[in-house]
Amino acid sequence: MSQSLDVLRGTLDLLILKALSWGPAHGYSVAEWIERVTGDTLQIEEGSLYPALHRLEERGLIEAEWGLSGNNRRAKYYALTVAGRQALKAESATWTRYARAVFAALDAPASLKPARA
Amino acid sequence: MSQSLDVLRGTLDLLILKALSWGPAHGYSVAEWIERVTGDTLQIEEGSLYPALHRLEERGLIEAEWGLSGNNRRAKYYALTVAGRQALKAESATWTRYARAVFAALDAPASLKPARA
DNA sequence: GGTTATCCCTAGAACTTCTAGGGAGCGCCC
DNA sequence: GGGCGCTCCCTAGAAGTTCTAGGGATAACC
Repeated sequence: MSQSLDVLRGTLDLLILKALSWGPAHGYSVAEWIERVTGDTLQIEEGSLYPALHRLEERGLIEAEWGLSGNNRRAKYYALTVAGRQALKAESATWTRYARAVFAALDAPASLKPARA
Repeated sequence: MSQSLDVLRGTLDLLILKALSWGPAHGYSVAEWIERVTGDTLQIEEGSLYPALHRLEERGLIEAEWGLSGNNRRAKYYALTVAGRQALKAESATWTRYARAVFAALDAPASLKPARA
């Protein structure tokens, strides 16, 4: 794993919420999921992942419960709260809007260039 | 103006480079351009803009020259260097790739959800 | 018994952006 | 000629996220 979300800060929380949208999952599997669905384009450091999970929990967007993973390991399962589901919806919309705005800027025609003035 | 790029960190440099891709422009007009082409979705604080310009200059991606604006004000005109033009191309490609990866994650079907294991 | 993979965690550095200021001059209007 | 708004530049410090670089423990496999 190496850095990659540095370029899109503030996106990790959103991706975590999305990963949990189908039901509880533990941190390690969330990271795996992100890497898998993005074709390894986005890679999550554990040093970024766990603090992010703790932040989300503290904000009341997810809830944790200790359990046992399929590999028979102690694992902390996180689940979306009601507020978390709302946040996913809201942040998803915000991100899409901002990302589209950046694309619009990158595709802007010369006719819209900054005023020479 | 209010915050908005907090959500897409690391994007400001890219947008500035893009703004200068048609020729020299001063800081204030770069910010105006970004807000205009994104339909006011992205708004740039001056406290973010000027440090970013100085960073880019220090990295050798842009060059500055004092001049006079169309409004007859003292203004610092920034121009892309050769390295800056390359950086624009590279960072633009990187951003596009990462943004597409996030969209892919947000659109991921349930069949790809994190392993319950 | 050693190795690999899974799973959790933290401290501190690095970096970008925002907040919250400050400053100066031009042009317009009364 | 005084005031006001807009243009244009800048900085210091706070806030926040991510990375680096560790540490730790156990299950499963050879």
